[in-house]
Amino acid sequence: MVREITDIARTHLARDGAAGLSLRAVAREMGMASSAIHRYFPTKDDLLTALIIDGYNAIGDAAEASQQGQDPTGRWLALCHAVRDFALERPHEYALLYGSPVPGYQAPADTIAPAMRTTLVYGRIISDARPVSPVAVPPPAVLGPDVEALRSVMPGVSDEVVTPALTAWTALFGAVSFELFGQFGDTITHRREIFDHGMRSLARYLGL
Amino acid sequence: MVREITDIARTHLARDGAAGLSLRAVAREMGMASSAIHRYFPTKDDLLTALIIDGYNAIGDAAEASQQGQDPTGRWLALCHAVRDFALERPHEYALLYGSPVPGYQAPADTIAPAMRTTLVYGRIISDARPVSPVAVPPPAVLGPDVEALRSVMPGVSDEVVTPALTAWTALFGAVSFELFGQFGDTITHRREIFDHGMRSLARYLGL
DNA sequence: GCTCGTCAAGAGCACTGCTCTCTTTTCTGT
DNA sequence: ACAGAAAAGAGAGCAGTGCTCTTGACGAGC
Repeated sequence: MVREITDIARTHLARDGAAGLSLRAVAREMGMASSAIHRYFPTKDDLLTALIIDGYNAIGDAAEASQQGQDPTGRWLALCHAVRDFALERPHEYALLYGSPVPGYQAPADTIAPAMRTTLVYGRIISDARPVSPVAVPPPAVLGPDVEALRSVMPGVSDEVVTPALTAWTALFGAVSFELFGQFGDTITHRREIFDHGMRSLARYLGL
Repeated sequence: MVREITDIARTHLARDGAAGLSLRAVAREMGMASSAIHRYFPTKDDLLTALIIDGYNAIGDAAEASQQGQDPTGRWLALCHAVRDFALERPHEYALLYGSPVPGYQAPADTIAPAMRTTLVYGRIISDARPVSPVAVPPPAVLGPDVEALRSVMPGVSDEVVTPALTAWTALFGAVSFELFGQFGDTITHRREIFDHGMRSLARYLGL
C-alpha cells in the first residue's frame, strides 16, 4: 500500500515537481478517498520524506554502480556523470534532494544515512587515491575539528587535500545545479562536454 | 502601489519562502480586497518575476560594491563573500534566484539582464587578471562556440582558462547552496572559514 | 456471538489562485 | 464646473489544496 502510494507519488513528482505534488491527486489515481491516504502518510511532509529517502537511495545506487574499478580519475568522472545523468533524468527528484528545501519542511534524521551513500562513494575515491593537490595549502588552525570530521568520510587523506576535496564535491553539485536550474540560459550548447571538461580540470585541481 | 506590494511581498518571501507567498495575504496586509491585487500583478508569477528582478539587482549591487580595487584574488574573495553573505541574510531570495525553480514558473527574458550583473563582476575580475591556471588544459574542439560565448563575459581570457573559470563560478554557488540548503548537516562548524579557505584554493586553481 | 481494532469514506474547515461582475473613485476634456 | 471615460477596488464564486473529525464497514480474537 505504502509502496503503491509512493510509486504514484513519484510519477506525479516527476511530472509536476515537489510543490505540485498533491495528496488528493494521488488518492484520486488510486481510487481512494482523499482522507484515506492520511492513514499511511499522516502529512504531506511524511510522503515527501519517503520520496527523499528513495531518491537518495536511487542516486546512491547510481553512484555506486558507476564505480567499476578504473583509476581514481576515471572513478571520479564516472561519479560526476552518474550524478549529472540522474539529475537530467529525474530533475524534480534531484531538485528535491539538492535544491532549495521546500518551505516548512524539516528533514528528519533518517534521511541522512541514505544521503551519505553518494558522499561515501566520493570519500572512497579520495581515500584510495590520496591525491596531492598542486595548489593545496594547509587549512587554518580553527578548522581542525572540521577537517577531522571531514576526514571520517575520506580516511587517511592529508589536511591539505581534505578541504579542496570538499570544494570539488560542492563544485560538482554547483555545476549540475547551474545547468539543471537554467542558469546557463542558452549560452552553453555542448553541456555534457563542458561539464566533462570542468570535472576533469577539478581532478587535476585535486591532484588525482 | 506596485512598490508597496513588492515590499510587503518581500517580507512575506523572507519569512515563508516562495511557495508560501500568498497574494491574498499580501492584499490582506494592505487592507485590500484579494481581487484588487490582480490589477497590479495579474498572476502570481508576475509578482515572483518582480521579486526575482529585485533580487538579482540586490545581489548585483552587493557584488559590485564588494569590488574596491584590490588585487584579483582579493576581488574574487570579496565577491565570494558578498554572494555568501547575501545568501545567509536573505536565504529565501537566494533560493529563488539560484535554487530549484518554482514549478511551472518560466523566467521571462527581462530577468536575465539583472542576473548578468553579478556574473559580469566575476567576468571583469578574470578579464583583468588574465590568470594562468596551473592545471588548465585546452578544451576539446567541439567546445569552440561555447568558449567563444563565455569569453564575451570575460574578454581576452585564453581558451584554457575560460572553462576552469566557469567551473570556479559554478563552484562558488555550489558551496553557498550546499551550506544554505543544509547539505552539511552539522558536520561543519566554522562555515565561514572553510568557505573562505575553499574559495582561496579556487583562486590558486584559476592561477589568480 | 460479540466485541474491538483497522481501514476507508464523507463532510467540513480554512486556505489558495484566479475570474467575473458591479460599484466607486479619480481623472480628463470641454 | 461638470459630464463622461477610465481606472481602481469590492464582492462573490469556482476549483483546487492539506488536514481533521465523525461515521460506517469488515474481519480477527475471545
